[in-house]
Amino acid sequence: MADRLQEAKARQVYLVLRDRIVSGAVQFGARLPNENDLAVEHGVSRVTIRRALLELQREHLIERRRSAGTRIIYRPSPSRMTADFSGVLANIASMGRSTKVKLLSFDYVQAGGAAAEALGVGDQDLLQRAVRVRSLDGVPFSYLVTHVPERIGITYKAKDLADRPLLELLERSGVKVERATQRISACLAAPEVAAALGITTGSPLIELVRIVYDRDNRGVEYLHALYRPDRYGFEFDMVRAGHATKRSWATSPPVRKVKPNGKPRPSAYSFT
Amino acid sequence: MADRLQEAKARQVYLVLRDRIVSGAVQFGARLPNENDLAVEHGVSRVTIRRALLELQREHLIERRRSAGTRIIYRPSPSRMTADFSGVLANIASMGRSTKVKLLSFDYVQAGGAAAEALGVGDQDLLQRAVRVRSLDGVPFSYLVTHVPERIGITYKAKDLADRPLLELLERSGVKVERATQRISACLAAPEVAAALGITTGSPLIELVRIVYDRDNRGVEYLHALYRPDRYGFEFDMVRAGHATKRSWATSPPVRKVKPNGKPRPSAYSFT
DNA sequence: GCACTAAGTATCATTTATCATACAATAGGA
DNA sequence: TCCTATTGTATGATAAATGATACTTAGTGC
Repeated sequence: MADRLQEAKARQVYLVLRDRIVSGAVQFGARLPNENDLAVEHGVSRVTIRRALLELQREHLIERRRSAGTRIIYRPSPSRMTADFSGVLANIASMGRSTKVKLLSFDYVQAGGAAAEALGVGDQDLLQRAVRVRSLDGVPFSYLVTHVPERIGITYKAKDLADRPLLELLERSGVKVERATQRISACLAAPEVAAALGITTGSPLIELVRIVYDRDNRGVEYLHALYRPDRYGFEFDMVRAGHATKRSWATSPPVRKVKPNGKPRPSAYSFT
Repeated sequence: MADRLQEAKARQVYLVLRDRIVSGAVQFGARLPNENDLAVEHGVSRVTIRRALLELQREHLIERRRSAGTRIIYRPSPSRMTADFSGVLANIASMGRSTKVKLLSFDYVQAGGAAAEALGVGDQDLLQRAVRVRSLDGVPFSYLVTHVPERIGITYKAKDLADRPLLELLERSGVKVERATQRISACLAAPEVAAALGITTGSPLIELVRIVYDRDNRGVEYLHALYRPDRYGFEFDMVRAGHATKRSWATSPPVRKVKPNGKPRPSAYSFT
């Protein structure tokens, strides 16, 4: 997806409108406000709005006709994936589809920054840093940067990372994974990430930071994950618990359906 | 965090460098190449590089000294607000801080779009639509759009929405809130939202869509919430459960601390 | 102290983006 | 058929971004 639109304001408008469209905020067939109204709304001139609209048209997201206005002709792709909060994708196996991982980089770096702090290692230590992109049916949806303390990282090879979930590698290496903390946020796609995920620089991404601890409360994995929101989302159900003023939400127990006589799922490891 | 940098090329460089810094590719204390080298590397002039560096400096990610060069001084996140997955803010009461709600709009609109579909109402029905902004200590952090079926909406007044959580109003009106589904994603700030949250159009936002159902499985509230990621985030702990290949994650039971002899928290309603 | 390095400051030319404006063309409805 | 709404086209003015260049200032290390 070439980032053709160089003009800063036009590009900004383009990104906002496109986000509304692909996120489903405005649906197929809906009409956009006319160019003048958009210009007022965004505080730019009509010419600039047109630049943005032309780009959307070029990408077949909208259709424009004189006197008839501008309509959405984009239909959201049916293959939008969802994961529960633990990162387990829904229906992955049952839909007969497969995810693939591409290892973009794999090296050992001097500890520092958020990863080092989270893992509780000093400046002298080394961390294994791996960057991976996961795709479903050839379509990339997540960009993953992991840091693992060197002593653990050396127990597996780069190639393993392309084949197996990191968490599985850790446990296979004898790490007693006990708990994790997660934080979900949002950020913009930087050029490098954008290129890897096939999106435009400046697109919104879901950001997940997960720190995994072992039985001794030592950090064993620092995961920084970025997801395309049009391909991936976190979904979960909650039930109302308690009484009166003490009422609160509780998570719905995870639905782990296994066919009565069927095999259990191949793996409960999460597809980050 | 206002994205001030408008200049396209400078911004591009800025994004690349920032990504390197926050992703841990270059660590705390490390030195960046000098301005001339960066200029060559990125194929732009030194002036443009400076723009990018100035912005990074403004955000306290780097420190620049004559003859000494440019160093990374970024340290992992200072305290942002966090909520668990149910939207309950941590430490809100204990920190002696207060959230305030401003009601931006309140009206009844013809059903249509995602809200209508989620609530299972037809085109002829009316929905109550309310737009609110919640602030902590005067600083806005969330933009909330709620749709509620008319029959329920009429049981309370606009003013109530500025005082009490919507969920509480619903239950006070006799609605038997039973469960909810949530989806977390990311999107870009449109001008209206950006203005209300005090950020720049095109900034990334955390997006939450919650559909609340009553005991009879009817949709009673459709919440579309947008959060500033620099002020708010979703955080949750998980524990590893199960054995061998059947291992998976489970949510950590919510920590509901109540001082031994103290009162329970004022309210367990979520601060969305 | 001296040479060197790298950031700080200044200026002006050039290119690019944006705006304001006007008018043309087309479709749809009254 | 005429009126209106909306996109399509064109153009010149203005503002903003970028670049090229030169020079200054403050640390660094010998």
